[in-house]
This record gives sequence, structure tokens and C-alpha cells, in this order.
Amino acid sequence: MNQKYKGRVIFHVDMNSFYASVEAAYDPSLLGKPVVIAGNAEARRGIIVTASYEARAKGIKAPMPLWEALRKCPELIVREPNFDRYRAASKSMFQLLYSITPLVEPVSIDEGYMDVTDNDVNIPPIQLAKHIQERLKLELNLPCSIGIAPNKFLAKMASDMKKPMGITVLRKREVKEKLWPLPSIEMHGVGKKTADKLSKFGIFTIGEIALSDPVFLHKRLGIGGLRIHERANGIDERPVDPSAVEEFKSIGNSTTLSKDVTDVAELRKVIMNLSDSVGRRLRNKGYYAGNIQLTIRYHDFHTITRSSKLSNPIHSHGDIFDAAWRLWSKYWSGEAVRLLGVTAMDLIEKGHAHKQLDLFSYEKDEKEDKLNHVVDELKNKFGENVLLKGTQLRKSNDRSDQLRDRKRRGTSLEKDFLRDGLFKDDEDK
DNA sequence: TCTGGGGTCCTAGGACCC
DNA sequence: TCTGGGGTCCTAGGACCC
Repeated sequence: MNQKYKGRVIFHVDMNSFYASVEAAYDPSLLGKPVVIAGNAEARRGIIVTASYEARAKGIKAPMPLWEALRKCPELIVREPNFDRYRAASKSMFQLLYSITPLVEPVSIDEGYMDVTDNDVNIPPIQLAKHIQERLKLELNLPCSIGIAPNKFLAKMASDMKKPMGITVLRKREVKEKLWPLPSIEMHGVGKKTADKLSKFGIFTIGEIALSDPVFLHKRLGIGGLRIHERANGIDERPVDPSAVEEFKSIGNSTTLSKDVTDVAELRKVIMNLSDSVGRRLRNKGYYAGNIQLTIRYHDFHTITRSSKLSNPIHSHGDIFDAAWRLWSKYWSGEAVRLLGVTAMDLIEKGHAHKQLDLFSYEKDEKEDKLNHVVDELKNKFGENVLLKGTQLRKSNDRSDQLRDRKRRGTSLEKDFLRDGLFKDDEDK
């Protein structure tokens, strides 16, 4: 039979409790124990980011608050997230997938799609999936589940059906039997809000979505209503797009403060730090921002976002801070703040942006570029969170944590240069 | 004694223009 | 003298995902 009549063969590779598994790969003593990865542990404001299967057995799952998890399981092992480690593991994992086919689309740090319709290896899909799963386990010590289906949506749903270390085939003709009985909230793309709305319409299962009138769903849920109707019927034409991973639409950083804060000087420093790190990430990726957004979450969790278009694209920490600070000065209500965020939007690639800069900005930019370059090198070398005098995020009240951080980052002449050099301009303003 | 941090996509209203 | 209709841009918020 001709290949094209057989349709596509799509894999969804989903790493099992990825962060916890990476930690266990580094520290085998964690294997078989209830482990969670949770941030902001010392302030008790953390949530569970990832729970090992042993922890899940005790009723612990993301995104449960840490205190609640500890109440359920006092012997729980809590680890702070180590993102550099997870990024490295993720890179190895995707390299392994790329060795099978270039048609890999990473979706997040721990999952991706593969189009293996025309794989060179020329072995049956289930054998190929087993091969990938075994190699990930043997070479990287990381468990995964793989879904095999004729499109991305079904592959995604399939990988969820058997965890950990599952391989599940979901054929189109099996949709009715395997997918339709599931509650609508189980469907990728349907969250709590939509599930609640659907239940008010008398729709409770994926099958009932599939059999609903698409015009009705469109009217009530917008374009998303049409989409879930198609998907529930097993239809999804989206290609596996390997280039999607490189295109950023926004780059932002935010931080929840260890306590609610009203002190403007302190909040200003936080905004400065966020601007600094957003700027550095922007420059590392070769982008300029045409729009800066400030996020303020107040003590009562009420959250506002304020943004403004810029006349010239920017990427220096100083310009980003200026834009964010203008928004802050204009819109802060005066209430205690829980979280602050700075996001660069309307991203423009480097070569493109310069055409849009006028001469003055261009010269100013070149000067800042030189300093920024030095700073970037140092930060790349010493890590994202190099301490800047008086500007570090107060994420930790624990003295031993601070000492440990200092030890890890090292004290150095370079750092002194950083302190003196980086924020000189800002202090003048 | 609550709710992280990184994103994407969609919608809706107002301004503005023709 | 009482009010069209369409299109685009900008902004804010919300839903969802991992």
C-alpha cells in the first residue's frame, strides 16, 4: 500500500515527573522515595512543581501548596528546583530524539512531538517507540511515556494514558471507545473554566463535545469551541514544526516576594533586577523589544498588567527599566505588592531593529552594548543570579542559604566591576 | 493560612481613520 | 441636527499549558 494512504505517524514523548526524575538521576538515593520539587520553600509560599510517583501515591500533585503537601506526607523530601540541571537534561533528551529524525518539535522542557511517518530506521512505530524509551532510560536514566497516533492531539492524549514508562497507540477508529468516555476536563485544551461552562450546557464528556453542534460551541466558546469539537472527533491537521521552538513572542521574568511589600525603594530594586535579567535574555537571543509590560500582583492576589508600545525598539537593561518604571509610577495603586513581573513583547530580531533606530538611540545603544556584553559574559559564566550590590531579590531569609549562594557564585573582582559598572547610570537617574 | 514562573493564544473595547 | 460601516491598532484581561 502506498505510504500516503496510511496517514501520518506522530509520537508524543512525555518525560515522567521530569524534574524529580532528573534529581533522582543525579542522586540515586532519591529513587523510590516521595520527592517533590518546590520553589520558595523557606517562605512557605512555594507550590509543588513536580512530584515523584511515590509522592503522587500520597495524594500530592502539582500545583499544590508546599505546606499542604507536607501535611499529607511529613517525611516528604523537598528539593529546590535546579533549572540549569533540567535544561541540560532536556538538551540531552532532545539530542537523542533528533538522532532518530530531524522532525522533532519541542513543546516544553520535557515533552515534544516527532513525525516518524517516513523514518529511515524503517521499523514498526511501536518498536521505534520502545527503542527511544529504552535509550532515554539507559543513557540518561530518565523515564518517559510515548503516545503514538495519526496526529498531534491524539498522540498527546495517548501519552497521558499510561504513566510512567508507557507506550500507547491511539488509532482514529479507537477514539470513540478510548477517548469519548473521558470527562471533558481530561481533554488537552479544556481547563476548569471551560469544563464548568460545558457542564452547564449538559456536556460532560469528550464524546458529548464531539457530538455537540459546532455552531453552538463556536457561539458560546469562540474559536476554541470549534477547535475542541474537531479534536474530540479525532481531527487535528497541525504539522510537526521543528522551527517553532526558535520563535519567541515574548520574554519575561517575574518574582513572588517572600512577603508583601509597600516600600517603593525595595520594589524599585526588584523591577531593576527583573529588567536586568529580561534585557540579558533578550540580548542573548538577539532580540529587541517594541513593547514592555509590567505585571503587579497585589497582596489580595488581584493582578494587573500594564504595557506600552515604544517608539524605538530597545534591549538594554536601562531602557527596559525606564519603560517598566514609567508604568509603575503611573499605575501602582499604593497597595502592598506580592509579585512583580517585567516582560518584553513585540520582539524584533536584531538586524531588523537597527533600521528602526534613529541615530541618537543607535549611538547610545552601541555604548550600552559594550557594557552589556561584559555583563552578559560574566552572567553567563557565573549564572543568572549573580549578586548585584543592593539589588538582589530577597527570595531567601535564610542566612545559610545566602552563604551557600555566595560560595557557589564566588566573590571576585569581576563582581566588583559589575556592581560599580552596571547600575551607575541608574543611580544617577 | 492558600495560590510559582515560564509562556501562547484569544477576546473585547476604545481610538482613530476613511 | 442626532448619527453608517468597516478596518486597524493598541491595551487589558482571561484561559490554558507545562
